Amino acid sequence: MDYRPQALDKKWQERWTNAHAFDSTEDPSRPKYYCLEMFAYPSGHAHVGHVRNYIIGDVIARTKRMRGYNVLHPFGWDAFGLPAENAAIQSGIHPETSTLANIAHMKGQLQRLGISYEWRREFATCEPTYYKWNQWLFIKMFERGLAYRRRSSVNWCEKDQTVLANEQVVDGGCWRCGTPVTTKTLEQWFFKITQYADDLLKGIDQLGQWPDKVLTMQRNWIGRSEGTRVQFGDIDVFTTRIDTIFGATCVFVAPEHPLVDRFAAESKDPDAFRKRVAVFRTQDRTARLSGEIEKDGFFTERYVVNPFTNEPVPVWIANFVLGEYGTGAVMAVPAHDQRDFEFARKFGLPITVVIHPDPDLGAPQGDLKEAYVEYGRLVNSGEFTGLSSQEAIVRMGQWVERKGLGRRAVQFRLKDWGISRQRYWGTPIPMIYCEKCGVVPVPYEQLPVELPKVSNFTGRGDSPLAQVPAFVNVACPKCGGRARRETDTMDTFVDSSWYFYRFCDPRNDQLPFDPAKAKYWMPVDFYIGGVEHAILHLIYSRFFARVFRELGMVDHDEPFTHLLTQGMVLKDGAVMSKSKGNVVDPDDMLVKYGADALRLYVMFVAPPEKEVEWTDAGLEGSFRFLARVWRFVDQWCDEAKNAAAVSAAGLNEAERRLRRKTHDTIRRVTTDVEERIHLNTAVSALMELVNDLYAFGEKLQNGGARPQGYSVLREAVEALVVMLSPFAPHTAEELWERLGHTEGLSRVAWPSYDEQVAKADEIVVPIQVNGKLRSRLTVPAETPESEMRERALADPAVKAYIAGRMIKAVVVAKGRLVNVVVE
RNA sequence: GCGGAAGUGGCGGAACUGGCAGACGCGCUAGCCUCAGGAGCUAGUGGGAGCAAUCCCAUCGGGGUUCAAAUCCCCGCUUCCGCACCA
Repeated sequence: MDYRPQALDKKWQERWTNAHAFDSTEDPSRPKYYCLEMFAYPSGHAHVGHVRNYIIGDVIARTKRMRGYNVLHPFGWDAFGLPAENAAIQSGIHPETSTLANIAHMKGQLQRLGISYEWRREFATCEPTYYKWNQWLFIKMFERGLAYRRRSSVNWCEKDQTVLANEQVVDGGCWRCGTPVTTKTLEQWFFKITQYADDLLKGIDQLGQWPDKVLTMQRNWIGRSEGTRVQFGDIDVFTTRIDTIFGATCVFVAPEHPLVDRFAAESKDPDAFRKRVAVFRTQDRTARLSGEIEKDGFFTERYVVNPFTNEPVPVWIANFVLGEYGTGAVMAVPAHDQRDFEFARKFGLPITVVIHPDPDLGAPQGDLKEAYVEYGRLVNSGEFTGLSSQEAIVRMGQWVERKGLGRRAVQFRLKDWGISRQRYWGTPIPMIYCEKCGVVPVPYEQLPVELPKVSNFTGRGDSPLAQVPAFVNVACPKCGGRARRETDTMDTFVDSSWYFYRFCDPRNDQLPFDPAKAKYWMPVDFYIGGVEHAILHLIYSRFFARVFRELGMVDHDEPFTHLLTQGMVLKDGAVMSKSKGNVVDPDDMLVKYGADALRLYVMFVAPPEKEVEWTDAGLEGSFRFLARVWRFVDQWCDEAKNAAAVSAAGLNEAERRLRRKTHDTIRRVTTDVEERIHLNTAVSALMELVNDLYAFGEKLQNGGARPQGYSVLREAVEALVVMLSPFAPHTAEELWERLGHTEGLSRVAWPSYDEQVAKADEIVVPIQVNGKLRSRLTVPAETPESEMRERALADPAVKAYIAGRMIKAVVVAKGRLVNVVVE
């Protein structure tokens, strides 16, 4: 019977659905396992790069089920977002219509791949029953001061006509479309993620099963730095190098600094001053990032006193000082900071050396070529002269605090998360502005604030919701007077920051989720997704976990225990994308090879976290392997079905060998899938077993058949089919049935292995002379070291090499190798 | 500039705590089977020398540690990724 996978796919997918094979409920008697792939943005069609993620998760989920875990493996849709709305502007098709159609198509794709999702937990974030809880959370956060509104200069994308979070600005452009980002001032809602900056940083230490790369990226993003805040007159300066303060010959403030307006007003020519500031302010992010912008600045006509030297120093406005970081003002130490050095050179500011690499040399002579930025020993620094930088940082910090001139401080690069979006296709922010009462949250019992049906998408800069009077005009919940609703929607990253909690209890209409259910299922044990979410999604989710903890709804710190960032699938050396026209649609592959060959190939081609190049030839190879397994079982299933259970006694050499291979394969596949997550080598181990099975089958045919042999064969084939099932579930189920089993594979226990059987009783030990392989010795596995040594020295090949030379040492690595060291 | 990861046959990749480099697959070669094969089976396949047994060389380059290095350390090169005037 030929291997025809297409019919099997259909048959087993229907059976799984009818049997509710992947449904789960809380069951305290069993260990739980929450396996989650990042839910999908319904862009239209999933290509093989997208589905790699889901296949990896499915292999893990299916294995864990057979290993006895109560597995939660849900899926859903990150359904709000710009592309649907942008498409609506062009095509006139309402975002809801296109989104739901896309979801339907992609769901079908995943089902055709046989991913073992518990579809009854499915939801899309654009459903009012989901985004209601975004609003609920927003109000809870508002009540705790974690959501607040302020006028702020925001990143603005001209093309998408919306605000972007700092995290969404990539290389000075919009993360989505690449349009250079400009700035704009608007009233915006923010989430106070900075309140947890330290906690988010400390939590990283708990994330032992996350890739180092992601942890480093998060650490850098949070960007904690310890330093000192010092008053230079009325200007508050932040520095990490207070040890250089005697060399601070100037103070630089950012063009955005709050004191700048006063400086302008008090200057000789306020208009000219303001004009120059305006030039810097409009040198926006993009200009700053588009390579080396010339350092520029001007003198404010002001002086402040350096608290250490008591000397007046000039205050300059400098375009390279960032308004949003630290205090927006820095002390300039040209001798010990390269930027300050360049600036000082350009404008002729004094350069005073206060740190020296070698204290015995005294102050350096002549012109400096560049700033000396390393730590060293202090010179020309009053009572602190002679201290090391490290000592000075501590002592001078204490001095400043004692004198009341400042304090030691910690700064973070992380900024609060601006969540207002002037777009339609998102969660309405549940706030009302009353002329009398001010900002009033929508009462909980009125949630959700439903997104009204808008049919006209212009893409103009004002919020689309502002064009719907029935939505905007509302009575104030407090006083009943005239009021208007907030017309911005939330950043869609809000939706994805807590969806994994909702999966624990997706139909709850009283709360976002039942804390008891979350306590059972959370944290997510295994989380899989693209590395592009290393910062945004994963840091926001960690923030929300802390918010839920604050609300008393969860008691863990970190929501994701083990994170795997899967590599992308390339075609012709490039990332698959519609615009490049190099996408491979899984459905095309299914028609030709069936779901299992595709699944197996994607798992086999490389370790999950590596990038891979798609090749049709590789897929064919996987198909051939499955057909090979199919033919073997087809040929031997009657013998296997009727064979007695295997017993160790009375096996011949070939039988013992196959049995050893079986148990060793179980050992390898189990650790490869469960511990090392090397799914590619797990597949190779199965391939090796199949190769051995063919060799064994040949022996059976050539007169070696006997009942013990069939028993060993049965053990091997059954183990093979079970272990193959996470990778190729449809084929495995069918073969399992043909082997005489009526119970579906999802209920079958993973095979266990016997160490003793897996271990070879005879081993081949390489014999080296001076580290070079010269011979091999076949010995019983437990041969003692002394005997190994003797036998190695007695080996004829070895003898030839050591003849006439003095033996310096014989190293025996037990069970592994012997190395004879000679002169 | 700072930080992270990686560099192994013609290709994808293996090598678990330092212990036989190249498992497994793709591709290629030969043979068998077949009316036929883009099916299947068997064997071979890092480079070089040799009829052969066998020997020499080989994990980006150069040093080092070790009985033993793809693996550990130092210097350098290359590639990919992240951050980027963060004071």
